[in-house]
Amino acid sequence: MEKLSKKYNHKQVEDKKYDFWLEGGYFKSGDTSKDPFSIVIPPPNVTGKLHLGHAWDNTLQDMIIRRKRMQGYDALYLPGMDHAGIATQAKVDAKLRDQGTNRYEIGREKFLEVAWDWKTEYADTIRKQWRALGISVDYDKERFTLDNGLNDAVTEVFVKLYEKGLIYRGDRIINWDPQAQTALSNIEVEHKEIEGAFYYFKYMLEDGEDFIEIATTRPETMYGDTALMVHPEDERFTKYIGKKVYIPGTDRLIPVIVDDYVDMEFGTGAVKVTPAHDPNDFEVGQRHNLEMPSCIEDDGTMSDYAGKYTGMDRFECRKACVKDLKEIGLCTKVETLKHNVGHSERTGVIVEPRLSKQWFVKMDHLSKQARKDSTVEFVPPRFNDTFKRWMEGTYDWCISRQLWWGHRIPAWYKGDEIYVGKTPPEATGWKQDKDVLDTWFSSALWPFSTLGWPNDLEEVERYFPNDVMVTGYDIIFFWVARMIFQSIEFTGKSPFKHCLIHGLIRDSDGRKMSKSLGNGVDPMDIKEEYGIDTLRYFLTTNSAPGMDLRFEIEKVESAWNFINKLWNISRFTLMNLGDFSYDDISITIEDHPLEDRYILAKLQETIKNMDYNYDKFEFGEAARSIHNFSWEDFASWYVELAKPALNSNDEKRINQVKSVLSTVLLQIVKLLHPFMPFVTEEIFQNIPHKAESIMISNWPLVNDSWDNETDIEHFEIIKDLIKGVRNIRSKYNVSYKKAINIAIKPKNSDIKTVIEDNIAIVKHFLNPETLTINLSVTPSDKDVTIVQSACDMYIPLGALVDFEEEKERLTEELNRLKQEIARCTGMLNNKNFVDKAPKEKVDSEREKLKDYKQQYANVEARLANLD
RNA sequence: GGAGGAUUAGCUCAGUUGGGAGAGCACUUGCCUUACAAGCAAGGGGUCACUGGUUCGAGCCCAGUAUUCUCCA
Repeated sequence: MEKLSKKYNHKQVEDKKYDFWLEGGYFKSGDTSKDPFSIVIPPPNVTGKLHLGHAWDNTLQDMIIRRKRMQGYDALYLPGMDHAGIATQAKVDAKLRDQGTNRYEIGREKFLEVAWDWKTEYADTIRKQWRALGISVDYDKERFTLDNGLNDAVTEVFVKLYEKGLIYRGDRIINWDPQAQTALSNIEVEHKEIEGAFYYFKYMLEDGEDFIEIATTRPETMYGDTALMVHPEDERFTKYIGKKVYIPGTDRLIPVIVDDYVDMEFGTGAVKVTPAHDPNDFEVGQRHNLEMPSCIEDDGTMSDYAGKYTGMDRFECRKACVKDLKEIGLCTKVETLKHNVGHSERTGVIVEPRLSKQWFVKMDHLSKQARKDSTVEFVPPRFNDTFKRWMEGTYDWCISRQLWWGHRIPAWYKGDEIYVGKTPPEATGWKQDKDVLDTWFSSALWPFSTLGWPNDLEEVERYFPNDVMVTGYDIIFFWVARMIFQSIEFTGKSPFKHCLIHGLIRDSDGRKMSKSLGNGVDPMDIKEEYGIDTLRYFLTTNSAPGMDLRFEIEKVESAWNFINKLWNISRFTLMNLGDFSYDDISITIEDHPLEDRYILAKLQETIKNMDYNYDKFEFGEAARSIHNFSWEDFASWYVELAKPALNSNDEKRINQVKSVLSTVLLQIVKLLHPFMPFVTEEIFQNIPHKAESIMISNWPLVNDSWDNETDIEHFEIIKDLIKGVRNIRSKYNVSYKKAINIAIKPKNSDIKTVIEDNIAIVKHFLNPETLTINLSVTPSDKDVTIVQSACDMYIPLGALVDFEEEKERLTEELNRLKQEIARCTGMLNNKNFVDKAPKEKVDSEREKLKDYKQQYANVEARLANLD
């Protein structure tokens, strides 16, 4: 702050602070004399850099942890990263492709070396970004989902679940991503509506000219058909049951079978059965003991079953066979159709349902247990229902992935034998499963595996369950739900007490930020231009929990404005403090004038309001409270009043003001520190303070002896009076510089005393030529009148006033008061209101009515004078 | 088809246990005021989507309708 630049310069302020904090060791956890409080970071993928969504997520975590640390907790904010199987492997594959090679060429071992190098490089990028964001993570505790300890946790969980029969290996229809060439779990499939078609085909009977017509959206799968199926009660087809039909264009015969599953009303009433490429057909195939040939290969090309189309891409084959069959009259009709088709959430390609041998987590027991035992409280609470409802309809979770980058499945095979264990079997001839586990399988263990589970339970006992998990609603199913059921199964506890859910960041048009749209915003660009405090304040104050956040540069600018304001009230304070130090601060509240008592009372109100909202994770509300206090109460009123005092010769008063200024400013920066750590540290270091860093200073506590409602009420009277006169000045274009005569007629002697005691404030803001305060002021006809609840005021403005205008103004005032009186009277005449509403409410309405009637009479009298 | 959001000032959004509708930006007017012109002071602007219900009293609670977004099938 040495240079005291008029405008806040984030580059000077933010520089070196993070190192200062690191050197101080303030991010470290482990002081066992304190109560623990823990948050684990949702591990970002090591595929690339962090985006605005991460910045939001991490800032929320950091805000929570910084406040708790200041409140005296042993705060652990545990950092870490996720190996992100498919995503990272895709990136590494692309890198190899650029180098003119591929993973098959270099082999698994070498591939993993390249992947680990990739991880090292990108972990570094991410750490730099954490640093830039200013998040106070304990780097000593950093974990990676593929590190040794987490590997042990994954193996432990796999083996235990296998032993309990909750993990099994089996042939099922899974979602196959032909581009990534791996299985996916059901929730990694996105259903999107696309333009497709219903294709009608004739399946000719083996004997004769008769045929059965079916409709399908996926003609290419007909080469995997092993039956046609009709409803047993569908009389149209009774005569065909048990007969055989040809797969169109081939000499392969399949039987006509019956099954209740067929919907007679849908399509032609007959359906083809492709057990290897459709989940429902697979079940039919099992019931009827059908063969289950795959007509599509891993890479999405047609298999030998497709005859002349073998080797052709599945969609090329679709076109080709439709064309060919149309020519020979076996494809009779094509109807366009909008329908939902599964796409890979990872690569975007259309997934192929495919019969495959994979590993699964059996979900019934785990989800039932999680629904019953979860104590996680979602914020906002509607997500409790989202979670529970999803847990009711779970499918078994396909956890094996045909990738190289990930946790190798701890299963070994020898012939038909399977061995599952933490270590390889000792005998020779066993071969380990080639596949790895779904990344989410390891992420699901994150809240406890990162703390040492299962090898070392000391920190698990201290920091688990975590206090808060902060994440977006988009991964409640992928991640949060899985953490909950795995935690409950393996630790007997829910993984965290609260789960704070935020939404997605959108661009200024409300569109999701995405690479393909190119509408993403790099948090580092915002940091460069406005500073990270600005970004943090913007991110944490512009939405309510669970809601999306629209990125608008105007909102970023307004965040910057606030920081600049904070900067300038600090400059003002500093310029006036001189060598005033922390030990010089002395406040004996009853000796201070009203403005001091007011600002200190408002400060207490603000602390209470902030704590209330912080604890509810309502950061926007908390911010509004401190924003208004800093800008309105402190900067616009108190600082203005401090000026005459500081310019006086009254040493005692000067010291009082310096004490109040430094006290209030110190509390303001503390209250704002979690939002904007850098600038608040800078200010803290420059104003009178005690702790070596604001990070480890004490969170403000309410001082009951300063918490005074009457002082606030009295100051409000003065404020209203000042605003009333300012309004008239503005209306009649009388500049502040021109002194005016003001006569004040207080409503009663108590109010008279309040005004008289604070006459200096009134004079400072109103620049009066003369100022009369008298219970029986008689205005002259030419005075402009201000009627307020506490007092009337009269200002002679002479020729400046257009009296027609003045009459109009007073008439409007009269009408307003008339309406108010009608409203109060209406309520008070309602017997039900008087009987049923709380007494305080009724009394206050009576009080208001009296007040309005008085004001009405006063305005009316003035109007009469003007006529 | 099922579930859940959203609908409040020109724009973007808050709104706590039900008790006189708020902010930021934009707009109008006047000010270079010894912290800040990215500022200060004053001001205008709302049928809280619609229809019913509960209540002495509804932006808020309940039911339905419309529009829109998201998730699930």
